[in-house]
Amino acid sequence: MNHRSPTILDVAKKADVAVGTVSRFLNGRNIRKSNRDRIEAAISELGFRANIVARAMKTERTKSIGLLVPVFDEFNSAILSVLVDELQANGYSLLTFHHGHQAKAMIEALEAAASRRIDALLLSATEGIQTEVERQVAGDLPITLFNNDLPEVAADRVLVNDRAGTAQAVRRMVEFGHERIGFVSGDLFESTARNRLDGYLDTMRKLGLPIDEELIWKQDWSRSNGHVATRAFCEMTNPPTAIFYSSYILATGGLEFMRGASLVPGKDMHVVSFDDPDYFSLLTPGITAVAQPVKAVAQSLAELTISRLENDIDAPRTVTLDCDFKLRGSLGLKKD
Amino acid sequence: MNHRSPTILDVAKKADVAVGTVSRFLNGRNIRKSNRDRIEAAISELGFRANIVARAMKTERTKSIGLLVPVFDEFNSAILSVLVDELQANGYSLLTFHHGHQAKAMIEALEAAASRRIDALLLSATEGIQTEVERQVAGDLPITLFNNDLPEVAADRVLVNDRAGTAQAVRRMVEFGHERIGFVSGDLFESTARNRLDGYLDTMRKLGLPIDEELIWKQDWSRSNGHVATRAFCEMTNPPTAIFYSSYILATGGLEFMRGASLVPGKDMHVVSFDDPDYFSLLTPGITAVAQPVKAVAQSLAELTISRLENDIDAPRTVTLDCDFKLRGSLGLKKD
DNA sequence: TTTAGAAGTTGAAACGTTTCATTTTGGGAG
DNA sequence: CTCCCAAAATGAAACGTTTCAACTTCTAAA
Repeated sequence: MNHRSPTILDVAKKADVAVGTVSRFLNGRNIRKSNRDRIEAAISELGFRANIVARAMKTERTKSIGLLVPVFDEFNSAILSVLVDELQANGYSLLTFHHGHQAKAMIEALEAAASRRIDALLLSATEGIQTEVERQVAGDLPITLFNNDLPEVAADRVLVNDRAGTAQAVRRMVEFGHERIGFVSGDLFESTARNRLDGYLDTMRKLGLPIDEELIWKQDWSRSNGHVATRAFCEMTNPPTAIFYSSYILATGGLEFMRGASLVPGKDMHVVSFDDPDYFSLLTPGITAVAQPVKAVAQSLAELTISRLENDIDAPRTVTLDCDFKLRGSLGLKKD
Repeated sequence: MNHRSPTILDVAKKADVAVGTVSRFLNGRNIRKSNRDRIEAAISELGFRANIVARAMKTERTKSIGLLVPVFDEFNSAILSVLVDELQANGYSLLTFHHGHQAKAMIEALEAAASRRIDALLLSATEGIQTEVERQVAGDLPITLFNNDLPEVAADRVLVNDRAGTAQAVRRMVEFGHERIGFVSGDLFESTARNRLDGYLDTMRKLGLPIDEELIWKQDWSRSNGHVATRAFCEMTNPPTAIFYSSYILATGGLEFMRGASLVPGKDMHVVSFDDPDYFSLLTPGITAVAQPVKAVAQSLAELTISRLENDIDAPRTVTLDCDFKLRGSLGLKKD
């Protein structure tokens, strides 16, 4: 209960050296052997632990990195986990924020993060806050964007090849005999949603299939939207034979509707989803999905950000990662 | 690009007052109207934003709180979300750490968290690190335990009534005609696992049912363990008619096995799980579960911790919350 | 108009590091 | 045994706040 924890000064006194020397030691620079020994002894005797806050004030680096995402869903939580490890290994800690897709909350969170004097920010945002992000970047906060791109922002990026991932899925759906394919989009303010839609449109065109505007449902990312869209599709006089969902949340809403309506995926309606949460493989049948390389995304985020911080890099870099197609029962057996 | 951001001193100069006055203003104390106006003008003109790090160094409060959990699964992510909001609303930020149930990682994370000079730590741990936790508490770090209790540690606690929750589930299972009930436990080093097991044993005894040691599977919390346990139970010559899983991870492993063996929950084997992740209600049939009050847990965590920090409370407090039983198809229809 | 007390202001000191110009040390070459 | 030089040590200044004792200004009662 000895109040006032020991400082570098106490250590210096006890080891009979100058504070500067202790500081050198703490920062791993060369020290005369005799001094090193005495300092080490003093440190363990006093139970000294360098005050990170004081250090941060002097060096202007807090060694903490912010993570701002819409919600901590399965996808972002997985990213969070990997990130914490990678950052910890490099002496950084992670501060978490979320914005629930709302511009106001996003700006507030951005403010809060910046005023914490974080060294960098990992950001999954929407275009609604483009200007605020630009302000922060200009204010010298390194930002690494992921999931959604914000055009024209000078930042590093870790993106997933949404377009190609969707294209591949659509191609497979067509191979399975589907021509009328419903598409449930996320919020088209987000590049992610736009790219997935483009992947669908491109592929349909390339394969010479007609594009029916009625089969393209454009709303937000919510589960209820997935639910409603699916109902609408299923109740059409000429319904699609398969539906592609732009995210697992949307697909979850869709499955919810089908379950309530006693429709069996892979039989009454064929289903493919972007994102591959754990539970897709537990459903009967399993849900066919475009799996994002979650771990690689998180690792790239850490790598890009840390290398920028430590090596004083200037040019913005972009990492693009490919998705993996997981064929499961919800796409059914190939129609001959 | 104006390097060196403005300080309180710049504001003071521009507003022609003393730094102390600006500080008073920033901390919401009374200020002469004329001064307030000039200070406000200066602040917005300069784009001044108080340096949280310098403040933290002086006040010895970082206004940041650590969260250390085993993994960021659906349960802990939900807690994280609510926490971030509650804390943010009170001016605190959240630093995240995880330990993967491993003592070594746990101690390292605890170290890392403490050396960040967090104001408090929210901790879901195992008894393996009891002494390390005691050391930190003695070192004056307020800790709020949740999920698992560590006996004898002087800390606040937010617990869930595991025993009663399990007891109720078992009672319901018996009402549904089950007498041979398999029990898949988590790691018995954790109070959570012990309490759930006790809830089962108590209830069986109270209802005058025999306890068959063969039906109690004691291992760790892993999904593979749930898988293996379920296989073992199903392959017994006299198998149980229902299985209770001590967590959704274990249940997930069990469902995985059943799916592979083409066993239908609620028909070939009846299933109840502690924890109620989103997807339980999407499966066919839905999985019957003991739902923890996730949101209330997170809110209590925030409330207890903040009130301790702001009001200088001494006696440790415990909040205990009740669970909710969600009856779904996996327990099947009542027999006869 | 005076005056006491409350309310507000002032500015130097302190928080615990790192930095850096200066000084000291030690070891090898001559 | 000197001398020189690189390596290491020194300690004061600085980082941007808050705090607090001393001082000034305001308000309202006499």
